[in-house]
Amino acid sequence: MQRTIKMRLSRYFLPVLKENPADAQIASHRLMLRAGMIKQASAGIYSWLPLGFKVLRRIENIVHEEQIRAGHIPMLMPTLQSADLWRESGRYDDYGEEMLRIRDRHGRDMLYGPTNEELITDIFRSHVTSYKELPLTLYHIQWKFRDEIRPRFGVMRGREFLMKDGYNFDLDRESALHAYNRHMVSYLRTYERMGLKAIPMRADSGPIGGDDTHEFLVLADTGESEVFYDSAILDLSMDGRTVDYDNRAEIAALVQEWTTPYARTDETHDEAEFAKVPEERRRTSRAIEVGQIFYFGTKYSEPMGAFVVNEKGERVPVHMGSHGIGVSRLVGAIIEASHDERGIIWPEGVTPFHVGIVNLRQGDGECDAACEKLYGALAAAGLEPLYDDREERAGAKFATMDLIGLPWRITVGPRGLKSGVVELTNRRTGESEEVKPEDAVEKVKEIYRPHQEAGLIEPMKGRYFHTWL
RNA sequence: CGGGGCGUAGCGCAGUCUGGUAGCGCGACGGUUUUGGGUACCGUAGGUCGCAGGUUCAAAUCCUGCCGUCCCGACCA
Repeated sequence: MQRTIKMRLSRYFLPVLKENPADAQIASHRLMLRAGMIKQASAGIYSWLPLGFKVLRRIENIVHEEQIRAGHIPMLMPTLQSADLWRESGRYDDYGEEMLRIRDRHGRDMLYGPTNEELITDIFRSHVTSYKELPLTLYHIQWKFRDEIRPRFGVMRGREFLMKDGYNFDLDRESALHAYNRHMVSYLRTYERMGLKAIPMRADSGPIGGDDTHEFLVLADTGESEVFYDSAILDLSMDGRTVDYDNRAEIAALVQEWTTPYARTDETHDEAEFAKVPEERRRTSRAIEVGQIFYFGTKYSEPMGAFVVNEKGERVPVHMGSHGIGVSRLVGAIIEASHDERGIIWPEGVTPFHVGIVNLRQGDGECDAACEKLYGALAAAGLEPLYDDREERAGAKFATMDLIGLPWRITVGPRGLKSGVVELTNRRTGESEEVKPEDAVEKVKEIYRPHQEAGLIEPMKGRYFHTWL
């Protein structure tokens, strides 16, 4: 049933660079260029080459899985929007130069969407009129464009970026706050599956507006935000907990747990509050923002006429929130959080290939056969290996594998095969062990089992890409 | 948007000050060699020197304008 297309490095497109590109200043940007993941098209705009595209899709996929798990509904809105809707909300003028404005052949004002509140509200008001259709949370993962004054740091601050943005519609404040909480919990699960420690921090709402908002931040020296937190929050973990997203009390308790320790960005930082944290637990750091959730009540529903009739027959504006995850930025953030001087170290949850197979004596009958057999066994287990079958020396093959960051490597050479073993190496620790080929396969299967199970939602069972959409 | 830097072969750079046949390293390609951490050697191909004007017998080099791009700062998923 499952057809396997063997991924041989000799037939793949992986333009790795031996030298550091001059333009790339931070690790993630440099490594993404060197590992052949992206190519700059213009300032802040990138092509995603096969390896980068694969990681992007893995991340996107986890986001989808966790959103669907939380009961949110995927859809897709266009990148180009009509200016009329934005005039209605009053943001056409507010947004300023950051919005890329375009005029079509009929002279109509269009724009490349920097976000989608207006569009989703328009969809909602056209089709939803009764409280009985609530609660509703719709989301999509789509390219956005913000004409940043100064794009930088590769995909971390691109002008074009891929973002998951979701919008909840609820009858009242309480329901909307449950939606807010539900998003926080689903986000925590999402980041954890990517091998990231992302801390929810009380933040400033910016131009989107609203009262309640949290940003999710990944600690990293190259981050653009300054953050202050109680180190106790680092001990918290979702630890793969399954949650009942309909259980308001359970979700609220989780949010309580994660928002109790002090954690704020510089925008909302309060020295007096911070001083109450025991001194040895007070931390300040740089961090990368990888998501944000908002509750903004009726800010858009009122001016744009998104009303429903409640059980008393009254027309009331719906309570809304919006929530975003920077999908393309996450690729950079994960690398910032996980690399060494040799290259990237992918967390198992997002790695483009699960394991690299390095053939040290290409053309040697025994080595070739052993590699093929390993590939077959791993693929049969639903894993994607990358087989380095190039006519290269060992050093070159190892250097490539280290650079592109596959977390596990199986090395096959004549020396080991003589005693019936291959080498299984952990990219992160550098530790190797000599094991029989079948044991290496078993071990790798075991490592990835939790990640495979985490993704098992009925509509997409056994698939990697979001083909259920 | 203020300040600074850089555009020369696919990548990294020298050459520009002081104008005179466009170079080096890596990579690519063809060989030989080597084979458990980017091997060594021989050979080959590859450039409107960002673009447009100007000065000059002669411009990568000097002058003017433009474009692109990176960094620092203020703003942002």
